[in-house]
Amino acid sequence: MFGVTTATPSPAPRTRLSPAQRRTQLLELGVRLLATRSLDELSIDLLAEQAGISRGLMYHYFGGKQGFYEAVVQHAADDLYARTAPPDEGEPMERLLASLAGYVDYVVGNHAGYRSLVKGATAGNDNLRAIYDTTFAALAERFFTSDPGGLVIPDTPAVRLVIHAWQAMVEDLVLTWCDSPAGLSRADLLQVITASLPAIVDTLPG
Amino acid sequence: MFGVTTATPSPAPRTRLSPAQRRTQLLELGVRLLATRSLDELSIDLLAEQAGISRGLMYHYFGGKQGFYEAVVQHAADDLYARTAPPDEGEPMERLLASLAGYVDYVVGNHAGYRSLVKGATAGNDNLRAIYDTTFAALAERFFTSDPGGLVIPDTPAVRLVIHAWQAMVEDLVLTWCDSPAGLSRADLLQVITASLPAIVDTLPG
DNA sequence: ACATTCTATTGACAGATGTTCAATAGCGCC
DNA sequence: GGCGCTATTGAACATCTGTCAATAGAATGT
Repeated sequence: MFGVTTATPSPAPRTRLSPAQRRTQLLELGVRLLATRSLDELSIDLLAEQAGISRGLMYHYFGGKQGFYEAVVQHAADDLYARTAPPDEGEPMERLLASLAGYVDYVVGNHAGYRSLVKGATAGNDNLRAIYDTTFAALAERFFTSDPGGLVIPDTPAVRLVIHAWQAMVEDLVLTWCDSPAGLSRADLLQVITASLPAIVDTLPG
Repeated sequence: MFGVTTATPSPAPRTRLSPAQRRTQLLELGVRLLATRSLDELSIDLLAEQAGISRGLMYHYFGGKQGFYEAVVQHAADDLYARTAPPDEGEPMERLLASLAGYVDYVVGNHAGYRSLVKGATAGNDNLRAIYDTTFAALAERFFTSDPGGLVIPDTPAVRLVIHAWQAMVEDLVLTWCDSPAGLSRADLLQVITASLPAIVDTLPG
């Protein structure tokens, strides 16, 4: 009243959530904010302000900026893994193709966030790289376990090395395609992705 | 004397170098330090201490931490490009293979630094990504200009997209191979690299 | 209804790090 | 041997991360 309550929109009505609610709220906010910023371009101040909480609460939940970033990356990685789960039914090869299509659609639908988090994770500390490596290893595992013994792809160190490289290629391919499709349709893209895997494996000596 | 000149090894005898000398000294020191650290793990304090200069001089030469990092990445990129230059003589295909072998050897010989700077650059701001993109585009250009009209690889947007992805694959392949060769020799690695390029291009529709 | 307990949340403080700039001092030149 | 140019410094400043004892919302029991 009396015109002294200045432009401050809301005097911060302290809202008290359950730890799980607060945690997911902050993680999802983090995914959104980090889609257009790198980690060191995101200050705890901005994050806390956007979340409507104090800086201290961030440290209570995640221990620090680094811990927060790791939690965000892990959160997004789990999301990616779940959303690209192969369907329960169908031929083994069909299920793999469906999973790959799911991956493409996921990346295309979130290319800004996906690019930012993946690049940030691979450039980060040991924990971050471990999250990235584990997730990509889990995705690759589908090629070996989805059809035990029935796949044409043998499980050897050299093949695993090549599949890792193929995954890096697919990641780059989809992200670059988002920026400039180069006249290729989504079906064309999937065609290149699926056909290149055996093509690359075949280049191995022996 | 008199036991008061404490443990300080050298009271910093101010050495005055030419701007070019100082700049390259700092850049090479940066390449070395950043091979085992990420940018935000490297403080200006440490950098200045290792270089034997004051913090202020860093800002005089590079304007700030970010500018320094960009200069280091550009320096390393120029080095990479020069060291992988194809030989002046020989068959076009031979020269490309020699260039690829040069790339492999360069990465193997500096995998720590190469990995750190590449990941840091791709995760960085627009300037850093521009340096990375420009360098990789220049490397790719060799495939189109080294033998004008004589190569079996046509120059279309789709082909450029796929070659970009192939470059990402090669980068991952070599770096992963450094960590665990998976029973493959250097010759095997080069075999996979060279054979995979046409194999991938052939997966394009049409 | 009220008091009590539990804990999610805060705000002020301490420490570290990036950044600026006027002052300093090494080196070539006359 | 003095002078001027400029490479270099060091201290002050600004911003940000991280810490912790104090605070307050909500459930529980009486």
